[in-house]
Amino acid sequence: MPHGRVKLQWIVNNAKRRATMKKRLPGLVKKISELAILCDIPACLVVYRPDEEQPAVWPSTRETTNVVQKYYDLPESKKLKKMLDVEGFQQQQVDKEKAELFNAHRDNCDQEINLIMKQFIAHRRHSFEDLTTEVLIHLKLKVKESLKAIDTRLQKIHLGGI
Amino acid sequence: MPHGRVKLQWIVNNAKRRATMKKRLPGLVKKISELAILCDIPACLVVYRPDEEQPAVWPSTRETTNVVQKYYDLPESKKLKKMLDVEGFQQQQVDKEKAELFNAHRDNCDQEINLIMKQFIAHRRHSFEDLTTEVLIHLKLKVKESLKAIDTRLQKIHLGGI
DNA sequence: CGTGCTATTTATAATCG
DNA sequence: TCGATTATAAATAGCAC
Repeated sequence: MPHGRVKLQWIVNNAKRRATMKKRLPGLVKKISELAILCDIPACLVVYRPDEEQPAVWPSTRETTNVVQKYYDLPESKKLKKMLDVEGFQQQQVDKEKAELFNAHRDNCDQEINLIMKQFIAHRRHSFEDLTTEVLIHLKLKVKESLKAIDTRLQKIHLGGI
Repeated sequence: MPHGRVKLQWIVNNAKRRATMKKRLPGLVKKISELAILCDIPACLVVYRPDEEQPAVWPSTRETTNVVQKYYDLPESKKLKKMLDVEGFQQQQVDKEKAELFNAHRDNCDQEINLIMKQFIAHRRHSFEDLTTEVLIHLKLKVKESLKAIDTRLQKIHLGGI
């Protein structure tokens, strides 16, 4: 880093830490947006800032939807290929605990399931042990909503009982 | 950028695009990890790479769990304050469609619910209309698992019927 | 506290082997 | 296609207000 070098550890001084956050966050957002644009890939970023209830999120909801939509615009042949391997996803769940940065299991499970569910359970797998009661109740409400929406969709294609 | 400057647009040349991804992704991961360490904040990154089924994810599952745990280590008084405002979260759901980068609604809804659910439904709210059958089936399985885990937890604290 | 400046460190596009 | 090198552009820590 410029001038003095900064050790890669928690900055104790409050003012300096806030300044660092303020300077680096825009840079980080710029980097991910550039990469996503240059290479046309789906990507997302969530950063919680001190004293801010809402995290910094990239990209916006609308942009994310557009990016994800691109997956469904793939030629059917490619989608079909992905559909053939169902067990890959199950296997990934079992191995999730072992998964570390960049040592990913290169199986053929569905990208979209992974994107949605990985982000959903990445933080707590299946325990929920440390959640407060309030969080649990609201979380349950929201999950049930999602389940209902999924069922509705499945019934439309005559697969409601699955 | 060094040598020639690159326009901020999709790199048509395949080799150059792959090279750019290969060079920039590690830099991006380094940036977010540095920010998270220097400022001790929860943050996560998901990047889909071409020809890779598994996205690059930071941080690892274990690290993420540790980071999220810090929220629950807050003094009870602060948690309690957050718990008082329940309607904030509902309101946010209604307004989600409008939410854009950094214009966040600064309400007092629970950080953890937001983190989990925002990432879960950010991409498709409640429609699920454009998901393939295969995705729906597996998604339902996983959502049911989560619901079961939540119920288990609620029953332990005598709130199973909620 | 925040804003702007500047000396440096980083990141990286192009190039080469 | 890939890694190593090099020349530049970007990012940013410390400082001055």
